[in-house]
Amino acid sequence: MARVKSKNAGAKEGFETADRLHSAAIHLLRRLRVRDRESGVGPAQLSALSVLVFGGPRSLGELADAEQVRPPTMSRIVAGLERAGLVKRRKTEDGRRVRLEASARGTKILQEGRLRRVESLAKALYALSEKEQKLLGQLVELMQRVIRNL
Amino acid sequence: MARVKSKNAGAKEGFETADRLHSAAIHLLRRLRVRDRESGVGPAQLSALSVLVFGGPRSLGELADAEQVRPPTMSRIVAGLERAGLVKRRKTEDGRRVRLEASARGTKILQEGRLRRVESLAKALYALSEKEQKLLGQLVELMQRVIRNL
DNA sequence: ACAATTTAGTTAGCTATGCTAACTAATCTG
DNA sequence: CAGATTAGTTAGCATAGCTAACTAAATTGT
Repeated sequence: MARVKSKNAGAKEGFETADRLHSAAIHLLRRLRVRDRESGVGPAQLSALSVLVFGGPRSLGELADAEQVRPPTMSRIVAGLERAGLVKRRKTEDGRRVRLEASARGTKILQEGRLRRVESLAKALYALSEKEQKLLGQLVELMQRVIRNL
Repeated sequence: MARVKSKNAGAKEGFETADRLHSAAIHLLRRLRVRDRESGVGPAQLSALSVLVFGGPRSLGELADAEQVRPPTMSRIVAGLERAGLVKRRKTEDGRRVRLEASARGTKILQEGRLRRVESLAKALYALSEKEQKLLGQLVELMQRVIRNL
């Protein structure tokens, strides 16, 4: 039965799973947002900074793409990061483009912030059995694959 | 070995899992945000509305708690929802409290918006095997437990 | 009973983030 | 080298987050 109607059955289940995954992601981040604020750096700035720290230097447009944000938005986010001394702006051969890179202080701030944010999440994880933690690790990979399909 | 040093080993792994889960949640929502905008209702409004639709009527303070937001923030979110005719405000015995409930139109708009948002995610899910989809369902349950521990 | 306190929401004012439209400056193309 | 394209910025708008300070209602303590 399940096999015969697998497409429809899968669609309904898939939709429900998608819905719950979406909701869980929202609530997860909402909880972690509290720790985010301790850094004094806004969430969008923190996220953009992390692209530069972990993904290396790149142009403003590339950063905007990576962050799924419009250029003017990224322009302002970067302005804030520069003002805070967390990002440096360098010239390139192409006079229109800029090369953005995290400063030493930016890298430090980011890692501390990241630590704080993930800390509470990691603590919550320890309440799970070792087996469940392993399972969760595997399932995060699954989630990453789903995201790539988006 | 793993048993003997389970606390430290678990801590390191747990931290990495937490980090990846955090990152996955961010990227998941960033992708879905695009569909969110189609509804014409902001994400905070949509999220608050969904609490009223699926969780039933409640006071402004309760809604603020549910959404992990301060009362003034929720006050403005609700003002927007009222302006759009998606939420009704009723008096209660306690003259200080208000009873907020989704209007028929609010319920309709929410369900349509929710449909749109989850649609792309559900599509990405179908790329997974049936077995993996089941597994992902378990992930969400685990994730929900982790969130409750936060 | 009524003054003081507590509780629920709102208002005001700040910052950060998202957008589009319109601009400047640099590069590329025909 | 004139016109088109590309990279980024500026201006102006809306939403969403916060704290501080306010109003109004209910509760408490004497």
